Amino acid sequence: MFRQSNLGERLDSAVSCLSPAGSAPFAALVALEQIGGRRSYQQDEEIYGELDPADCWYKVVSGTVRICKLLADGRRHIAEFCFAGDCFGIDLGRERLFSAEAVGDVTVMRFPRGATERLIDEQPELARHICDMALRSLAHAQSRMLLLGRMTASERVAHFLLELAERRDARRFVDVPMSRNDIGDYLGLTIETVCRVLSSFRREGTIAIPTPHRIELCDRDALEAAGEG
Amino acid sequence: MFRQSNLGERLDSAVSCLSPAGSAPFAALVALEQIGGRRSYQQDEEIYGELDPADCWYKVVSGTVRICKLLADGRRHIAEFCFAGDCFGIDLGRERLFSAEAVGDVTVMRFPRGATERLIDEQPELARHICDMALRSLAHAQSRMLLLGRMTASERVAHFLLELAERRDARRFVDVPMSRNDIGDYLGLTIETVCRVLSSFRREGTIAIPTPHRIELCDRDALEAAGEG
DNA sequence: CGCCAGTTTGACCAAGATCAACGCAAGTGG
DNA sequence: CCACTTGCGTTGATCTTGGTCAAACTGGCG
Repeated sequence: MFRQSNLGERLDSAVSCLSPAGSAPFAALVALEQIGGRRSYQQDEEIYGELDPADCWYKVVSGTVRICKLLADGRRHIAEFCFAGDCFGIDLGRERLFSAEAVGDVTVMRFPRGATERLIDEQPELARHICDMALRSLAHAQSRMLLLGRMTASERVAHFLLELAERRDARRFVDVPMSRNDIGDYLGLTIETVCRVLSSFRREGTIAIPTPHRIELCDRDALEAAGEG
Repeated sequence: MFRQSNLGERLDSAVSCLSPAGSAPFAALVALEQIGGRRSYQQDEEIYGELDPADCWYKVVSGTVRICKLLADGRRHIAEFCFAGDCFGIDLGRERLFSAEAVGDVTVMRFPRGATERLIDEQPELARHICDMALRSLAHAQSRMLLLGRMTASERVAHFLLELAERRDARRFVDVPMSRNDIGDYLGLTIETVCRVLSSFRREGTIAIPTPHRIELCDRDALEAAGEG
């Protein structure tokens, strides 16, 4: 849900939402890390489900988490993938609207909501940082709405690969922890369409696919052009 | 962008993001209202454009605003409609990523970013309220991603009508300030598809369309069923 | 009255979904 | 070690939804 958190190891990227870049409240962040508990989940294990009480939030230590929703007729939508350093599960309501599942094996930090609230009371600057995360997340959600509402299958897949490369700091070889099915449900496409587009990129020499979960970006310019130019 | 703002006349709906519902910082909000200036725009006038400096944010007093983006090849995407009471233009970056335009004649309050920042410094609880708005907005964005990624044309239009009715507190007659084109760009559909779906709802007796900008919800249950049941 | 912009409807088309088969690598059990 | 299974990924054939193109309709206005 929240990408590129400023809490913890990504302090450097802190940009306050409505204020000029200020100093991060280190003391509060250290305290935050201390109230969190570590937990691990196996492949496809549920971290929380829809309608579960939203009494805590999480930060990914290692692995990949998918935030998703299942419709009555079986259609599935993945709202977000969370990688190491990302926060998720910061919800307004009392209950979860989405579920969170481990894509592979995953380790997370779990922060109780109550303790976080008390910490915010002591360190009000924390609210600004959560605000910042929320606004950053919102900007990401908006570019995803554009993608889902107005882009073709090729554009979506190209964007996905470039986003993946950027978020995982990959220059040429991107590893793809999630299944083709997950990619489809993230991009609003079927698994077959995802495969076909990847194959067509491969035929054109834009990418290579040494294994299904490892993709080489051979021609980044072509990929960027395919992702709308 | 931000719906159902807690600032100003909607104080009653305040729910803090990570804290139990607390009392709103009235003094700060009153101060906020005082730093805002009123401005009016005519039909289709641009309030701000992409790449304009993001040096202020707005609150709709009356009328409807669309937040949108134009792609190079002419495709357009509408991220959000803002009605009276909604805030928009609270962005992280230095420049706008979307533009804001008046759907009809519009009056807004305009708040300079610098003054708001100073106010937040004095009244740190304000950050929590902005955080709350951002999280609420994020939840809305996520349900819109689900709609754009996984729902059929009929489901999208049904959802749209129900959302419009709810946000404008309409029981039976909903007025639709935006054009069919705007609706299409909001739902990721063409204008023709929007028309066709509306006509099919009309033929089935689910709705009536006395004028293109006024729709009667004749059978709410059928509409809710059409919006995924 | 005729023009104009927005809306509606129809005929046709294409992108992507669906259905089905096949490939391939990792287990599993004899 | 090898047959068999299983789960995912890939590819092909066909179909459907919604897009495209075009024409008719509507109400407001000079």
